[in-house]
This record gives sequence, structure tokens and C-alpha cells, in this order.
Amino acid sequence: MNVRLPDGKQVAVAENACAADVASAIGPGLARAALAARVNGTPVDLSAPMHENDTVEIVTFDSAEGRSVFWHSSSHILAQAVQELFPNAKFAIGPAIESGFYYDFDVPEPFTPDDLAAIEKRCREIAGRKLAVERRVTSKSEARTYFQAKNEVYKLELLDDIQGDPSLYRQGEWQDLCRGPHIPNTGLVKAFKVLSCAGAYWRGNEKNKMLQRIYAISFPKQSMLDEHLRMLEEAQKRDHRKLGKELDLFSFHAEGAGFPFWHPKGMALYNAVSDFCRNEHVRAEYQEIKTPVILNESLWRRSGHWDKYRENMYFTEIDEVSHAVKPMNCPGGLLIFADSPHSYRDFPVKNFEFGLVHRHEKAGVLHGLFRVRQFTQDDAHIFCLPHQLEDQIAEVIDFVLRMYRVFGFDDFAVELSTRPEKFIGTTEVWDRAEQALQNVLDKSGLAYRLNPGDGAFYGPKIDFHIKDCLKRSWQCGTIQVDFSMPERFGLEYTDADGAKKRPVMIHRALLGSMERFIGILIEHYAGALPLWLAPVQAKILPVSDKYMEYAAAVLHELKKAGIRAELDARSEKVGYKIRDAEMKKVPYMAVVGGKEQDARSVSVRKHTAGDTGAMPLDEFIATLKREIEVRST
RNA sequence: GCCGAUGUAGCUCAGUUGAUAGAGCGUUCGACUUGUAAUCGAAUGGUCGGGGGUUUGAAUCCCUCCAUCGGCUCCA
Repeated sequence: MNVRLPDGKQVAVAENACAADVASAIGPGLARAALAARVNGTPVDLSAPMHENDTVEIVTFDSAEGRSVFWHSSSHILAQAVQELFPNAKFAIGPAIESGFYYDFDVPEPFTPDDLAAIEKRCREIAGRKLAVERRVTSKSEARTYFQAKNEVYKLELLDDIQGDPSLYRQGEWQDLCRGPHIPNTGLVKAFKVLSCAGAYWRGNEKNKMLQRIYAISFPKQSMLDEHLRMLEEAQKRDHRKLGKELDLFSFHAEGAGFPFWHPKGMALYNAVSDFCRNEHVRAEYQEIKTPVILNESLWRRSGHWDKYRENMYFTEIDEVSHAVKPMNCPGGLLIFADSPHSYRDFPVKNFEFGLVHRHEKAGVLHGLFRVRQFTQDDAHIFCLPHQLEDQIAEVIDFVLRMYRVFGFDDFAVELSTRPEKFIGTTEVWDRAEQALQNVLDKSGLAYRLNPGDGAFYGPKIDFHIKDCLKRSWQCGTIQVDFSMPERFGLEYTDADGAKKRPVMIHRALLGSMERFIGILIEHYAGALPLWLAPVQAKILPVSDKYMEYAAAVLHELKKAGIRAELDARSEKVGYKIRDAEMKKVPYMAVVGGKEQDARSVSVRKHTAGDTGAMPLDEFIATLKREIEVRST
């Protein structure tokens, strides 16, 4: 019979051929690399039987799907290893993740580092046994009997949710409930590494029992594992917490967990970002406002925060009256809007605020600048007429993307989050708001993911996520549509017909949290920030003490030109000063000695690029100013 | 908040089975006057995260609190 390949070519195979035979028919290399197959779009095992005219795609480790199959199969090996070493362990779930896989176990005692080492060793042994992996479709009752006999309570629970006949995968003595597909043989896994172990709630619900989750990764070649571990090590060097310390940007102290302290160099970076951000808002016709950090509790009751957000808020007392430290800027912004009457001609009203907010985050979730308890949002509240809503949302989307591009980001994910369990307002109003966001997104052509139930308590939102150096995704920008707050605060305007009407409100932040965004910037550039953002833009390195006077003059000229410059006045060799400046990732170094003094020039060295030769001082300054001006990344 | 791990000098880290706490870098001083990724010498520096306990004796063993790290839950 004939089967079809993705490129349209036909391949002749035997009548009883399986997917593996198709791979062999294409070539021996592919046959060796084959892990699974996709037949007419459905993922299947290599042992799956073929039919006339099937479209067959052979899946290898080179594709995301192939890696997923490989890692999913590896998680079975991990589970088997744990069962062999800990016969009483109960098995929950073990999926592939973006890089690697995990398996959750219910064990009486958490695994120790020694346990993990033993498990890793046993995984390699099981792979080495080259066990065939076999799929068997069974009935629910038979599967239930099997798992009941083993007292696998989690598998029984999973079984209840499965539609149709469940499939089991067996390798040697061990078998697991699984949809598949899987690799044909455990021997394909040549390298195995247990990465970490952590507690994880069954089904992700903190009311459920906490299980032990083992994270691991595997590869078809040892060299690939070595490379992966090297990459991980490199990624850790970009960690903004490490770089923040090395570059003296910010610090954290036990005296205030989750409250960042900005050092002078960090503040220079912070201001470079916020100055730019402020200017862009002015250009986009926003007006800047500033609202108080502490406000009467009654305000927070009116806004709904007291009902829906209290557990994240800090409270304090002033003259025996309860006040709250603001976790969001909107109620303050609403008071400003409501402070004066509005005409329909005024809209849209776009009020921007660098809003300093405090949120009580659980102790275990704090994470450098990415998850703090105090942060500044580049927040704005746009009040508009109902018919302006979609245009305003579209304008904000353009604004966000424009900002991200300037900072050098083009890899981010967009999410549309809908009504959560805790919400204010009516479902009808929510549906309208969700529809507006979705319409604009669909028109924009941006790819986005639906995230049901993850909206803010007052409205649905579009979120923009950027990934950190270890591929963890962090939310930055957000656009939220809100019909409820205007209602609660009795906002109104006079329409053309003289009637009082209710405006619509958009809450939005572009960078999100200045702190988080700066953390992501640091990781994105591995600390070597583009010139316009660099805390120290140029460092002057005199060759000896004899040229200190000229060096000081150069410093003065640079500062006069608005360039953030420093002079290394230590009595050291120039190599030493260069090494130091290179490690601090200073973009430009200006070496000055006798030649430069005589010619009123500097010898320019660029970070990582090395010596680029002498240049008149004026030209050097002009070059830097130009580069800063265009914000080159 | 939950599970696990970690906490030694400003930084990075040693510290064997409990017995007076170490290195490199940094800092300070001195010498050198330096030409593109580390000049030499000396000095300085720690109630071993806090508190409590066991012990003749604790960085080391136990309890507890705090912070940090990896996750879970939650979120910008």
C-alpha cells in the first residue's frame, strides 16, 4: 500500500506496515531517530498500523513534539525507577514540560539528595535495559481493577475523568495509565539528569495533599545533556539577582523582605527607563498625575478592594481611623476624575501615573525584582465614551508594542484573561468588556492565548508576558476594561443631549512594574545594557597618574554633555582598569595618556569589542550622544 | 502560606568523626608611573543569620525564629 508524506510524496510499504516501517522506508537515519509519528494529524506510536493513503509524519527529537514524547517517556522511566527503589510510593502525574519533565509522587518522606542520586542512577539502568514500550487499550473496569490492586489512588482518580477506553503503557514489569504516544524502547534515552525536587499540590490545589515532584531532563545523546547543562549555567550568569549585586544596582535586606533598595547605579538605570517612559506618555497625549499611597479604608470598601483584595493589602491607622496602603492606583485616579465635571467633548481622558503600590505577597513567592511587595507601575486610567472603547484599546496595544521594541524585546506572549471567581459587576457587563478586548485582539492580528478565569476582579484583561533567562514567563503589560468602578464611583459626563451618562474606564500598564521590567532588561542584556540605559556609559582610564589632570578634564566634558561617566583614578596599570571596567560591563572605555593629552583625544575601547582606536574628544562625545539619542540596542 | 535545601569576612567559597576560624578577591597603606582583561609587599577584616538548648567544650548536634534559593499555590 501507499502512504503519503507531509511534502506530498508517496511511499510504498507492506500491507501490515506500521509507522516505524514508514521511517525505515524513507531512510535508515530517520529510522534510528524516529520516536513517534503523526498519522493524519494524530500523534501515535511507531508501532501504530498504517492504512492506505494515510499521511504520515515521523517525529524525531528535533521537533518540539518529538522532545515532548521523549520526555514524557522519560518520566515513565523515572516513575519506574522510583517504584523500584520505593515500592510504597504512589504515582500521580508525570508530563513533559518545556525543557524536561517531572513526575509527582506521594511518599511518606520527601526525597533526600542521596535518594535523588540513586533514582537518577536507576533511571540510567532502566534505560540501559532497553525495555520495549508497549501500548495496550483496555477497559475502564480492567484498568480500575489493576490500579485498585496496587492502591494507586491518584491513577484511579485520573481514570474517572477519562472518556472512552483508557490505554496503558508497559515497559518491562512496570506499566502506567497514559494516552501516549511513547518512544518504542527505553534504550533510546542515553542521558538522564535529575534536576530538582520540590513539593507540589495534587492537581495544583493547595487544599489537596502535597506530593513530591521530581524535575529531570533526558536526551538521546550525552553530548546534548552536557550542552544543556552548560546553557543552564550560562543562563544562571544572567540572573538579575546575581547581576544586581555584581553591578551594584540594588539590594534586598532582611529588614524588609520583598522591598527593593535601589543603589545609585540602579537608580541611574531606573531613571533612564522612567524618563523615557514619561516622555513617551507625554507624546501619546497622556497627562501625568500622582495619587497618595495611604487612603481611608472607606475608599477601598467602595472600590471593592476591601472585599476582593484585602488579603493582599496592608492596613494602618491614622487618628484611630483605618487606612490602607494602596495596592492599586485606580481608586485614587477615580477621585481625581470625579473631582470635576466632564463633557462628552473631553474624552478620552488619559491620566498617567508612576504609581507606587504595596501588595502583601506570600513569603514563599518573593523573587528578586520579579516578585516584590513594593513596586511602581507605569499606570494609566483612560476614561472614554463607550463607542471609543475599542479604538482606545487598539491605541494602547500599539503603544505597548512600540515600547517593547525600543527596549529590544520582540519575544513576548499575549493572553486574554476572562472573568474570575471573585468579581464585581454583572456578567452581562463582563461579557461586553471581554468582547471588546477580543475584538481588538482579533483585528490586531496578534497571536494570543485565552486564560479563562484569570481577569482582575473588576474587569477582563489583555496581558503581555516576557520570559526571563530561565524561560520563566512574567507578566509585564496589562490592559483591563472596567465598567464597574465608574458605576461604584458614580462617574458621569454630560452628553450632547444634556443627559448625564456613565463613561467607560481602561486600566493599563505598559512595562507593568518598573522593578520587574528592569529585572527582565538586566537578564535580556546579561547586564551589558545598551548605551542609553547603562548606569555608567563611559569610564575614563588614565594610563598613569601623570595624565590625571587631562583625564579629569575629559570627565568634566563628558558630564557637561550629559553622559554618565566615571574616572578610574586608582594608581593601577591600564590593563587592570580595563579588566575592571569590562567586568562592570561599561559600554565605552576612554583610555588617556600622553598621546591623547597632546591631541585632545581619547583611545576608545568598546565593551567586548576591544580597542577601536583614537578619536578626538569632541567626536567621541558626539558619537555617544548620537547613540544615546537613537537608543540603539 | 506549603514542601525541600541553604545561611562562615564587603564578595566567592574552604572548614574532616564537636576542641582557640581559613583562602582568593575587595578595602587601606607603602612601593611602582604603568598603553588595552589582574604589578609587588604589608595591614585590615567574622559573637560562623538571630534566639534558646545538649555538652567540660558547638560554625559543627537538637529546637525555634528570620532571610535566601528551587518548586507548589497566588500574581505586576
